[in-house]
Amino acid sequence: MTEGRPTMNDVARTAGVSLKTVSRVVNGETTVDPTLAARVRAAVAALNYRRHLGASMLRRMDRRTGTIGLLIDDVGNPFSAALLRAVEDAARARGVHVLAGSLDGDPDRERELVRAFARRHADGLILAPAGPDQGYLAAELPPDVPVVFLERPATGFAADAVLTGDAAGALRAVRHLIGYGHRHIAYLGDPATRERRQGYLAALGALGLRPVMVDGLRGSPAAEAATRSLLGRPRPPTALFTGRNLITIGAVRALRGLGRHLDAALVGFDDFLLADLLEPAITVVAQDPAAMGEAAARALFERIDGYAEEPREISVATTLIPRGSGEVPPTGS
Amino acid sequence: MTEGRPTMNDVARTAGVSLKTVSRVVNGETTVDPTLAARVRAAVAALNYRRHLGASMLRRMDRRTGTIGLLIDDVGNPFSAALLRAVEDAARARGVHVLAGSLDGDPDRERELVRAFARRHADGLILAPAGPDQGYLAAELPPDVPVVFLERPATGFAADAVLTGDAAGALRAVRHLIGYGHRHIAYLGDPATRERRQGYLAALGALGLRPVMVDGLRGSPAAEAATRSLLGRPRPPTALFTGRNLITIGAVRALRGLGRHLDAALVGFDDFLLADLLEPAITVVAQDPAAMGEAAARALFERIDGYAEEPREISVATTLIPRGSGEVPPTGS
DNA sequence: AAATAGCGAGACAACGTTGTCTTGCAGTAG
DNA sequence: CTACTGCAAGACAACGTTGTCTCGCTATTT
Repeated sequence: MTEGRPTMNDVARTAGVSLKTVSRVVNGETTVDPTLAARVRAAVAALNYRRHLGASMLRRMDRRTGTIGLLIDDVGNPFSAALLRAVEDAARARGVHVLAGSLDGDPDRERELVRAFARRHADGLILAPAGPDQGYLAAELPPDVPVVFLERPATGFAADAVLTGDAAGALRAVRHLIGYGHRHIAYLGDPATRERRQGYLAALGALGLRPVMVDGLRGSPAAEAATRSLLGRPRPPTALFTGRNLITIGAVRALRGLGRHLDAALVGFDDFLLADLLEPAITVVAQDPAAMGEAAARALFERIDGYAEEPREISVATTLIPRGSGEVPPTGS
Repeated sequence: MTEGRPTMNDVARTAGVSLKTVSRVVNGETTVDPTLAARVRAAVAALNYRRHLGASMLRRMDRRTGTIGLLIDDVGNPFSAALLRAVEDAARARGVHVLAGSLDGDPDRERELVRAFARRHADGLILAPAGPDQGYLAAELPPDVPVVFLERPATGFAADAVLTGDAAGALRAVRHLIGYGHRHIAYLGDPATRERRQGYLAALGALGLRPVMVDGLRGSPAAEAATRSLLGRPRPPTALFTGRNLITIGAVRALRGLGRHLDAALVGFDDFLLADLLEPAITVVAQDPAAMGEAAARALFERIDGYAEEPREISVATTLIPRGSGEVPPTGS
């Protein structure tokens, strides 16, 4: 009574029944006399009893916590946030909750969070890989905890993956620029947009054009500075292909600042809010984060439910949305 | 051996020591012979042992799960996403993880998630109230699980709150419009922006102006439709005050669509990405979500650490950022 | 009216771990 | 050479819950 927390025993004493009967009522078993069940429920309410999850988990056969882990680039980034929201909605339909973590492109953080979520008994993990190798998963994760990769393929560990055809989308974007006459197209990206760079290189390579690449751009300000520096060169590019939403926005700011927004072409990977209201409106390769998150969650739950076939690769197509910034012909020639 | 999961007993047998010694090594106690400790660690690695969190929690005195719950409007909304990110960063510094949930303004969902997170043994909760009354918290939450309210004050339950001076910020915004000559100012909001409406009404009331209000707008499209309808009235408002980022964006779209973006004034609550690059740039009352999330997390951790004084109210100031859309004089008079 | 079937409720052990107490051994002092 | 101190390691119970087994009661059937 004076102790910290009421137990089933306390409830049983108060209700005048056995401990086991309380357990039955709490677990919703039907084989309890309604009178007793009511007494038990009254006692539960009176003592404000809640069952101890740890003890319950300990004895129970089905080791499920009703929690999944989602490891993405940055929950504060609109694209990642949309993924999170889609995963949350899918999880909610199942009564499952979501532990979310931001990786910020840091492989150490990726591994650390995987370990932490595994320790917390997540029933499964959705992971947008940050590091170059996911081989550690075999050791870090109990064999019955499934993983689904998201956004980027993984190396060294076989599991379902929800991908968006990064290389193909980038190829299309750069071809689009080439189609408008551009021959001097620069790429701006970060470590996580490697696949998109491949598409860029493929498009240029087909015509033997010379690539101009700036990599490792973390965040808008870095992208803005890089864009300014690119356009300040003796023979500046006439078009830009940016590998991610925040980089695109940095480039937009730089073009504005330089007064070049109307004559330098720009196509960005990822759609973003208000892209259509800028002057010019920004042409993008749009991903569908809601569909991607939903697909990843669905695949994960199928695995949790026991689906055990070969790893699948689920592709969610990108769409090129021409809005103006990508349909500007090259200047000064 | 053939069973599902290795236990401390398995490790003990493999290492040739007692179960308790394994426990000591796993918990990092220093009173173990280095030779034995090494043997234990080798066995742990060999069996890929992980300790069972539930069993550990059961016996341990300190009932901490290293998890906090964050209940906000919508993790996909840029403002909420920034809050989440700030909370995550503060939690990370402590080795704590974040369970995030979106309420979508639904009081039932609020209560349901509070219960779910309490059952999951969150060490504390940060809650942006959706419902009109939080009295249920006393019954739903164990007495040693602290809550911090965020964004909006709560009713019926005393706890720390991190607020942003909604009414004051709105008052300032509307006064700003009045200062530019507007007398016919409309308000667009949703259930969660009630405080801001108070500020709007206070500013109008001081001059005896007639309020025009549209409430219950969920999402940008609804706000866009409402704005179109407002401006289609016989005597349309010359200025708009919008209560939240997505509503502001809806209003921007409507004004664009009507070709009225250059002559109708607009001030929005919440800053948003690219607001400064629109034509005209949007004048806003900016909150500081990073500071708010960080303050809420800090307050929560202080409570978790035992701070037990009176509930505090922490205020994070808003800033009025004039950018153009709010400095347009009224037309047609 | 007696026997049996059916079902609700309690007794008991077990889950995997940690707190407490005890044992055993080495080292030191008398 | 004995007695005592100090510390590392093991034995054991306990945490709060659920699975299994058993018991006893009521209702039904002959």
